[in-house]
Amino acid sequence: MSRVLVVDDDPQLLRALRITLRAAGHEVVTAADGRTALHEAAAAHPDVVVLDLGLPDLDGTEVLAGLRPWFSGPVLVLSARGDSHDKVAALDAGADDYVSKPFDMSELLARLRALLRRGAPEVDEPVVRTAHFTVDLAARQVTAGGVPVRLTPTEWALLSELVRAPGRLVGQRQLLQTVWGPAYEKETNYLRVYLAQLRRKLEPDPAAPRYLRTEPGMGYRFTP
Amino acid sequence: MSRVLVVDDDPQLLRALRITLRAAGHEVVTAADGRTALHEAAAAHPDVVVLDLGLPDLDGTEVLAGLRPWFSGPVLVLSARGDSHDKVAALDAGADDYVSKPFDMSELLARLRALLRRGAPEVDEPVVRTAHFTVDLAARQVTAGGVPVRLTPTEWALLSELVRAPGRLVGQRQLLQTVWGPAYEKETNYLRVYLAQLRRKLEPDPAAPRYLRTEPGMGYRFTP
DNA sequence: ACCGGTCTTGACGGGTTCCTGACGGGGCCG
DNA sequence: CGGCCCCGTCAGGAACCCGTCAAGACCGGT
Repeated sequence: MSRVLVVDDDPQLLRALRITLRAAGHEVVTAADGRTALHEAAAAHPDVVVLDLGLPDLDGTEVLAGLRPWFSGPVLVLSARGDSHDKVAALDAGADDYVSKPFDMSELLARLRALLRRGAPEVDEPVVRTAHFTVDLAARQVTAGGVPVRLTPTEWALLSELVRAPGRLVGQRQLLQTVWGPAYEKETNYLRVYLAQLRRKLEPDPAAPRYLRTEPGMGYRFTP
Repeated sequence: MSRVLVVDDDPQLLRALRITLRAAGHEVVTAADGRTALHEAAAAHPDVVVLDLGLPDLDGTEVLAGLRPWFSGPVLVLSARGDSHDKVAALDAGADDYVSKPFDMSELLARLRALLRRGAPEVDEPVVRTAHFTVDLAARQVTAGGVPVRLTPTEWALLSELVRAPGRLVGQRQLLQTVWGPAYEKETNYLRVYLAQLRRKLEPDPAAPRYLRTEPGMGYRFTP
């Protein structure tokens, strides 16, 4: 039916979840720490992620932050802490639901059903190609002419935001907000500087942009 | 920002929710029983519904059942009962989230943010075609004969306002207000200048407008 | 402490867009 | 027939936006 990635460091709970989810007709992939969670998410392309916040290596919110830039499906967060402050933080970090331990298994399944029902109609094609370069959203890698291109974190954030909406215009306010934060809405300088760098690295002729076009006064557009 | 329909029979809680939601930047519509809830939902077109299960006239699940066939936005259910059986029933009846009373207000707001972030799937067909040009509202792009047409921000704002109401007359006051702001209600000059530019870019014969027609003394009309 | 890479910030020239006023034509009404 | 209102057109200057460059701040690793 659908593929679920379960991330938890408790082997017993992991086992219980695996059995229950499989009985409910799901395909199950598991990870016991944050690093493998991110790796598995990129490799297995799950439809939904169940994420425990208490992991041995990374903080759960870090996993969430690593997931969100490219993973568009729902994320259900599990946590031993029922503090409402934690809930708000996790939800605002990109989680779609938050369940406190101990939880009722049938409720968890119902919440997963509710999340999957809203099913992402978005085709999860995490790799975008043009005649001159390729962007792999999941692997966070860009290649031009077969050669990998080095991008700084900011450059990547900007490019992925544009590439995720192929052909659509992305307003400068939206770009500034998602890449730098809501406080930088007016700093259109940044866009000019970083768009120039991206064009220098990706465009065949940076002076005459073909893929990263600018719409004066409105924003930028990636056209494949 | 977005419109929230709150359904609850407790006037005190209703008041608290109205104040808090409005402070968070939402537009709030309220209903105290199931019948008016269904009526308001149809009339006000809310983006999200907060629904208390304990209503005087109808059972909350009945309201949910009456809502779901046509309302595609998210529904967050409130309930005094924290029983997991109730939760499963409500979620499987079409609810997107379930919060037990008493609840923490900041958590409720965060859950609403999470639901709204998933954005309502736009049922509207955001692309308008004529024999000579095409307007894609979502991508913010206009093409004439397959070739993209460059529009300035003001031109686009004006065109999209007209195209959003195909065949209907749009008053000059409304155009001036939404494009330039409420202070420019009398500057009908602007409309003349920019309509001329749009016609020059889109009409096959700008001197004899076929799509962007003017209704003397009233406003303009886009006829596909 | 040094150093390389990255991010911020400021300034400048060239091009575009916006606003504004003026002019002429056409329809409506007295 | 004449006056008035409304609309379309044009052009010029001011304001704005973009691309570019370069220097300083910041940060992490050595």
